[in-house]
Amino acid sequence: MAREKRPANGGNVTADDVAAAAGVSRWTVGRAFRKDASISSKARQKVMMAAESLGYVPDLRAASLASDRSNLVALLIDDFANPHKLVMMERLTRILRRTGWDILLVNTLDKDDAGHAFLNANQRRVDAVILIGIQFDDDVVDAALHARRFHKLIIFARDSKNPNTISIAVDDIHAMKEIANYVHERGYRKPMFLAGPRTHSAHLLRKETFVDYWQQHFGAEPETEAVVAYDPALAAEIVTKALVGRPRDQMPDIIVCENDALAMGAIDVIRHKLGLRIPDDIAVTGFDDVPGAASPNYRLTTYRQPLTAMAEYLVEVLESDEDNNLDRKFLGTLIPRESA
Amino acid sequence: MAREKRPANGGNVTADDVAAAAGVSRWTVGRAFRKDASISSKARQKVMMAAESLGYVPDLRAASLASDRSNLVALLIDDFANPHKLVMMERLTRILRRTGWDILLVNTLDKDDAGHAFLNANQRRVDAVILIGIQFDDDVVDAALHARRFHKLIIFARDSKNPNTISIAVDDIHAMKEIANYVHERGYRKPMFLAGPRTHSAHLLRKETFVDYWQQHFGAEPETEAVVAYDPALAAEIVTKALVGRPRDQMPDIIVCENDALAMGAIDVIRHKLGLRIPDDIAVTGFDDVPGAASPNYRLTTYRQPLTAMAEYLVEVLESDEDNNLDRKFLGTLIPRESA
DNA sequence: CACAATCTTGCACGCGCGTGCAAGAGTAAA
DNA sequence: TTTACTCTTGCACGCGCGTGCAAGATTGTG
Repeated sequence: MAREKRPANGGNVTADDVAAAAGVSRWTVGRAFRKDASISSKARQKVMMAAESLGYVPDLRAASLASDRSNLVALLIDDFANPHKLVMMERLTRILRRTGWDILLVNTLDKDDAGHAFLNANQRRVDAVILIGIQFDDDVVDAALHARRFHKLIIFARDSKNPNTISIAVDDIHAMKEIANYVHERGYRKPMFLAGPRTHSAHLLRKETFVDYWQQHFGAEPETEAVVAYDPALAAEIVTKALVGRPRDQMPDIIVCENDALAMGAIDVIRHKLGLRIPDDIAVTGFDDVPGAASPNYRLTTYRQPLTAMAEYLVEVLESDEDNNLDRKFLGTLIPRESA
Repeated sequence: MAREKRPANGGNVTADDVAAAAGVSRWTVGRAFRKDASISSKARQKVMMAAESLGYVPDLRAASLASDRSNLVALLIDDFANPHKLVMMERLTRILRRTGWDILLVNTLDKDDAGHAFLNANQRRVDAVILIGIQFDDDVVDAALHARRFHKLIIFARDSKNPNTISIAVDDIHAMKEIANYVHERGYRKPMFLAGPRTHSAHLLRKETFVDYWQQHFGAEPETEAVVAYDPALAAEIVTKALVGRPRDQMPDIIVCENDALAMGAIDVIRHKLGLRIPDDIAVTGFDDVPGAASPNYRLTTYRQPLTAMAEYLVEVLESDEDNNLDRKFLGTLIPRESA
């Protein structure tokens, strides 16, 4: 266990040092670290031992510079109020790491600053940009596509109509029909839909699907409300405004929420502001199955997205040479609990 | 608005191209993009206009390679169950970005894989590594420090006794004394402390402080329980196991929790499993003031860390040339609500 | 107007590694 | 053993930019 036998070139071990120690050329060292390379097993072994003892680690900056592939993706997020984002991050970071991709985390909460986010991604020469936010409107996406140096713009867990974009998402239409049927089967007749913010390029189809489907199959058009962000506190406000003081016979019997964050805000209000019981007086459904949806406090009937499968497909997309028709929809699972 | 007037060298605009277009040398282009550089304002203006029209963006990989500063930090996290992490991420990403630092997000949930996380950081030649996880024990930190190529190992929002580490955290001792006094003043006499996991190198002093302080000032030693992760669901289990079936007169009158995640799990159980009222039967305090702590459902009395100040100090640390005595403690704020 | 001090600009060299090709080593068939 | 392959290895060149220095341009002072 020799310690600190770094060469004299400034404390940084390079492939040259390893090559010298292993008695091969620098290029053979490089090959030893690439899994596709053609190299004899003895050579690789010699290299690896030398590398180990010198503490050599390939410099990905230089590799990227020389090869024009960075194995880096930028993850742009503008929604830190929804705990589901944490779940998505966990899944994405784990699966991308496992397949050799690193993640640059970029906060785009400041909407006017989205340009800087892409600039950032460009400067690091990421191979792809992944959007898991919500406020990316057309302007932003267009600007991104115009100025981009990266190869792919992926919208994760959200639908996108922009043809230059790759959308990996749950099938909202299928999901909402399933929820609508469930709601109707359980005997609810006066649903209110609580929606999140609207954008053009990256969209959830949940509200439209639910409203249209309900009307076509079960009669009247459901009442709807919208929240400007997926924030339980904001959802609570909207629900309060909509329901406080309303006569009992005009109350909805269920609130169908675009996601769990909104649903949890709604439940809090129904219980603590309106003093009503869930689901007896008003039922609630969500979407995402966040941790916490299962807590005894919420017992939320919700819909789980297959995040692992989606993330794995994302890797496929990253590694694909195709350029179009990469969009994909996944089927999730309805999780019935006691809230509806 | 000329479109796509990229030069013929492969679609990539370099400083050379801009130099040619602006009628200056490549180095002047470089200077125009560095704020400390000495350059005439006319030259900078010429360069900037040329850069704009060509769509030039400096390549940070090359810059990093040449300068040996990457302006990149790795953010290692192994706790995705606690929504407070989302708040920390938001604050860190925003403030670091504003000061020119990019963030490599690394998931170290798989504990045996922490080595890979550092390898990762090394390969990208990050300038510093920031830990916001919890399970980093001595072995991991030591391994990191041994193999490291980065300059600084920062433990954020957590205390560290390792001298090779920089800890930026709230003053747990001060905080817990404040909480203990508050709890006592409000008339509670039989506190139970609900703690999170223990590690050696990165530690919270909350349990020790509370227990010792309570015993010294107010008499008996408080009962304690521990949870293996900051996960509300796990906290709920532990509290259930500890309290279900216990005679009423042996119940604690308050549960002081190491953080909000645990506190929220406790509240859920107290209300829905034990059927007791909060705070009348059992009160609860938390720590962090996560979004959701203020919801009508929890109304959690808690303690807010000054995350913005901490993140801003983190930037100072990153830009400092000092090597030691960079640790710093911050004072937070007790947020009294209705849960205690 | 001359000279020095200051500001601004240009350049050789190197950062560490990948690409594509050509030479060398090893192996199988004749 | 020879010939024709295949496998393995070495190398010139370039990726895009920063560092440190020296030459040139500019300004101020007497």
